[in-house]
Amino acid sequence: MSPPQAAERAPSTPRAEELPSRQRRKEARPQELLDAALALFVEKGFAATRAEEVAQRAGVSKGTLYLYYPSKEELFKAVVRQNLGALIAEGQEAVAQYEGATGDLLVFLMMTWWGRVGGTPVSGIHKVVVAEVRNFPDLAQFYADEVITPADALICSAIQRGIDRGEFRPVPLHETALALMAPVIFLALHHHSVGACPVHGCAQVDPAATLRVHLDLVLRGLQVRGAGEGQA
Amino acid sequence: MSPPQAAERAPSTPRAEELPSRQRRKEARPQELLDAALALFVEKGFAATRAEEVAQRAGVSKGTLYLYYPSKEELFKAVVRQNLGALIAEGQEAVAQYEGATGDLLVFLMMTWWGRVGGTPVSGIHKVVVAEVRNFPDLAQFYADEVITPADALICSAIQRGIDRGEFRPVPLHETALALMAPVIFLALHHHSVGACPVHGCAQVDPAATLRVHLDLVLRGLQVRGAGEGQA
Amino acid sequence: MSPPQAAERAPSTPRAEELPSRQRRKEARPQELLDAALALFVEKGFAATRAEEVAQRAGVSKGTLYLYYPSKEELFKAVVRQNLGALIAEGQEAVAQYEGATGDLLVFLMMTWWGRVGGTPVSGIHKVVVAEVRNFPDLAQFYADEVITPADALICSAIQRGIDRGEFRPVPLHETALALMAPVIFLALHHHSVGACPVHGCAQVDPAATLRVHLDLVLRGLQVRGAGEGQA
Amino acid sequence: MSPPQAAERAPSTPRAEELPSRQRRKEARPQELLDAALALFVEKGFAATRAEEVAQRAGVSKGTLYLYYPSKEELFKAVVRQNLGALIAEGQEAVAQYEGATGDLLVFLMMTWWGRVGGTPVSGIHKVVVAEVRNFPDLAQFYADEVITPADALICSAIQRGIDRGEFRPVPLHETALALMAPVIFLALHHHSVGACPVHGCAQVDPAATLRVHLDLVLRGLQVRGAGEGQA
DNA sequence: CATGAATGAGACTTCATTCAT
DNA sequence: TATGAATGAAGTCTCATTCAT
Repeated sequence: MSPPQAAERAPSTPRAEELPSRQRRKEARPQELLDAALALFVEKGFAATRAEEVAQRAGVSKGTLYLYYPSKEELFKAVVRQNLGALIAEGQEAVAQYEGATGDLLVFLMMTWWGRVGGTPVSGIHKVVVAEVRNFPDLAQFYADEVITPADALICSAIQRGIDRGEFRPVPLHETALALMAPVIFLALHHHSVGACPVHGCAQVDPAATLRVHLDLVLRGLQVRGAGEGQA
Repeated sequence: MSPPQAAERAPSTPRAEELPSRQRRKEARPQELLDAALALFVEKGFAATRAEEVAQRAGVSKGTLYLYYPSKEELFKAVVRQNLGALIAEGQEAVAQYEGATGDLLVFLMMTWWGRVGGTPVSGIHKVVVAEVRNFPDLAQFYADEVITPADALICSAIQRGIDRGEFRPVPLHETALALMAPVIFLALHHHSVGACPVHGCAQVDPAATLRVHLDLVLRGLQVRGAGEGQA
Repeated sequence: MSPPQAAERAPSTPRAEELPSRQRRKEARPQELLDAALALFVEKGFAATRAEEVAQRAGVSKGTLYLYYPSKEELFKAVVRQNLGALIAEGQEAVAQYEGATGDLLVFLMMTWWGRVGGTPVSGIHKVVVAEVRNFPDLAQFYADEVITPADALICSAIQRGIDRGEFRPVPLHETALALMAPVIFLALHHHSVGACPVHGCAQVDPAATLRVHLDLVLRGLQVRGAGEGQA
Repeated sequence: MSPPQAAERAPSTPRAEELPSRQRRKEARPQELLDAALALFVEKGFAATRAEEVAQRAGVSKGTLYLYYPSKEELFKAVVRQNLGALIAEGQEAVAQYEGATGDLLVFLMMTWWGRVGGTPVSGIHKVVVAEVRNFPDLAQFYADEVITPADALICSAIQRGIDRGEFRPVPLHETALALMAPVIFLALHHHSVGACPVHGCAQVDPAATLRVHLDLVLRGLQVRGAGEGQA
């Protein structure tokens, strides 16, 4: 509306020193698009997220989105793949290098995960996967390979370490791993669904406190001297 | 709700003497539509399920669906109400009348839930709610009021009973309830998402075994004499 | 909701002396349906009026309406025909039998028409015809034959009477008739459209006052000694 | 609004040198859509006109229409605004600047209106408003504010001018304005309803002649020296 | 490369009409 | 004869995707 800015809208006069070079922006595009898509898919789900919204949030036009991803479905899969791939790697070396008590290792893993991922949009990817795997069957295998199997292996190896070192009583590995992980995943899902809605008269969930109580319970339950054998 | 009608639920076994007169059909319609809607919402999600699909699966035309439910959203709410409303009430009765050890009560509640709901489409409602609740704000309040709050109260009352009777050590109620329920919810979510897809090379989840191990762990952790050291 | 009235709803127990006999009701049906349809067509227009509403207002079911009129279009035409047919007849004998001054005759005709028809739903038929003739071409001829032509003849004959008796100066008959009638029709249309809406800050139209002023103006304009010849 | 663009209004005469580039077309779209909508709304009414028809007549697809107007109702309001908004303003100017006899001013206003609007689709808006305003309550207010009130003010001010200058006898302003305008509106309504249908044996209405006679009558009726007797 | 105007398939919803009871 | 449950064509509006600029 005022004359000066007319020049800014013109696409042919970028000043060299302050605008990110065209090359830089181009390289950053895919990541920006994936980030925008992740946020929106987590918030609204796949179907309710419009392609144009993703583009807007990434600061590009609708057409540009389709320059990088040939369809909304492919964009969705790219989002899932990218975020799931990065998810597991973080924890794996921690187990390999850990020196202390196994109980502490588990506490460290869970707490670190919650702090680094649980409260962030990245954990929302679980919600999206849970909601949509059945509509995108090839994601199932991917999720199994990239998340379930390595996470299971990670936790199982930690539990095995505890048993081997005489810290834990012998327990079925997979089921115990599941019992350990379930509340973590649950908290992430809750955080991005009901937990994100303004609800009156419903006790808010405190993730850190819940994790602490959960670990306290389960670690006591893993102790070798835990007398009384539970009920079958 | 009362035993006799169990037979009516099976949609494929009309007895010869009761030809489906207009009147009979009208009475059965809501249930047939809710069943069809539940199955489809759980399989594909709310947004991806077309109203016409629901009608077709219930054996009626698109228009008939709208004779019974004024919109897809209201249909969804009716599904939630119908399937979860009665559920909580049953559990509350069970807790009130139970006579034995509290640990056994918890085992009973969990196992009954899995048998009655966990393996059925009803538990898939959790998946749908997790996926779509942020797009239906009033559903969030409804779900909090009708499901989360009473379920939490139910479990908390059972834990309190254990503490009062000296069976459990004192623990924070809500967090413990969450730690108890999380794996149950998690199993249901898994069952209706990744668990429903054919996946190779990934250990299948055995719900009953997992629940058993989970309860064993947690109940040991609740025991009064598990004095131990807690976590760092 | 209270027991006694259950009997009233039952269609099989009419008490002979107070309910209209089935025969009576059957005979009254078409008129009841036409009245209901007229009211609704005038209020909401043809397209926005639902067949079921008409039936409800007439106290019958949807199916019954179709027993008497094979389609909504035919119902509409019947409404127009019935109400237009009766409309003109009323005025015609008034002219034939009138004895007094012609100016008074015109005043009498207009005022009587407004009192008897203008303020009632019947005048709304004009609105409906104006709105829909182009979608129901065969009504155009009907309207021309049943309303325009006889109404024009009626007014023209009155004007001619005035000229013949030396009360009015010679004027073109048809155009003068139109100039006389237009405000009457206009008031009826207004009454059933904008005049029926709650509008703030817009002077309400007073039909009687407007008619009085209109007649005063036009009758002065018709006077033989009205000196000065107006502008062409 | 300014003379040069008059040539652009003709939709069928693109000059060879201005090929319809994307940009040019975008600029012309709103006008093309409004013209198409006006024609169809007047012909068939608001409810009976399908959004897709409007788009087709404007030479675009269904979706494009919704790019410019968010709903059929908003499209209708835009049609009313565009076509009637400027109209009143013109009349107000004409009254303010007029120098001659008030009777001539009224003749000028009416004749100009008929020439500029009465015989064109624009005057059909009255028909649509009369037919549908009760179904769109906010449109009623809009129409009252934008059309009825200013038009009434316009005519009243002209009559007042005549009274002030001793040309007219004192008359009630609003009622006289209505009596003046009613035949004009009536002619427009007729022109777009019965007048648009092929009818046999019914005297055709000659708008110009009718207006001339109407004005002649009323202006005589307004003259100060027509002392006469009024009506009983 | 990037844009955003344009498209048209498809979703939800309404309602005139039919027909078994 | 009267009912009202059922149907399905049709309408409004959305949005993923394309393509001229």
